[in-house]
Amino acid sequence: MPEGHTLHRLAGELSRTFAGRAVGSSSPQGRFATEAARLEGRVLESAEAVGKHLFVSFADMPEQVHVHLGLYGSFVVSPGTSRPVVGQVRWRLESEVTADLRGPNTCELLTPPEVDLVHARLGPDPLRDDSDPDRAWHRIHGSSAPIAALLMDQKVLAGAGNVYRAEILFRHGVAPMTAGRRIPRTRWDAIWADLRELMREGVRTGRIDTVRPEHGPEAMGRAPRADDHGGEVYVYRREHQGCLVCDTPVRRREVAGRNLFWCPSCQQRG
DNA sequence: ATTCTATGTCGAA
DNA sequence: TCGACCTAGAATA
Repeated sequence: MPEGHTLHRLAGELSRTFAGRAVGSSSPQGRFATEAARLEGRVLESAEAVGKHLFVSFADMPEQVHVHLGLYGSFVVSPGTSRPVVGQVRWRLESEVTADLRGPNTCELLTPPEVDLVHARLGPDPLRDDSDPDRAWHRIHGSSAPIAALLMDQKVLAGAGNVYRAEILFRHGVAPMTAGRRIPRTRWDAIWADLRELMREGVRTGRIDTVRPEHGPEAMGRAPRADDHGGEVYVYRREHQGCLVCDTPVRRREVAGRNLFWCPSCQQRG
């Protein structure tokens, strides 16, 4: 399930798998049929992620495929070709292996100016080396909106989603409803640096693990077992289990349209 | 069989 | 702020 790390991991996987090869391209479901047919037999050049957006480019073709997985989209690479189609497959890429895209929010062919427009509406992405965290800082520092809302705003910061926002706020002890302008610069610098590392780890492992070693299962005398979202976390969706560190009941509240989780005891500073 | 939920975003009211 | 939308698996009846 997709936050920015999923898309960067996917971009890497698609590049390693398909770049430099002629690909089969189809839309079993039909909703990307015309575009998929135009791509059939072309050489895939690269796959790149910006925030939660994926761009796939082909040799000798200015347009790029723009994919956004939305809440439940997936793009899964499996061995072999001519595999049976299971369920709704919007776009299938084949070349020795098969990559099936299902349930995307967006799958479209964009001209270069249209691609630029997508890039332009995104804030800095902690997973990209060309990102400037100052751009996010200025937005945050000038805003009265809660930091928990700003971290989810893709114009402010591209790539973090509901799990990373809850967990990064926990890791820095920040009360989620603190106004952006009350966040000290030093705190923001630490949050950005931490997000970079956490999300890089997410790209590497394909899951979101945010728990520091000193709070890990062995250190806390718990049985090591991953939660159903695929990693271990401090507060995300733990309202019935309590804070991983102090066991205080985790609070839940909708902020920026999504369920925010936090520990009122561990998270009290700005 | 049905309803619900999910790591997301957009546009209309 | 709300509903719509993309899909699949889990939860509920």
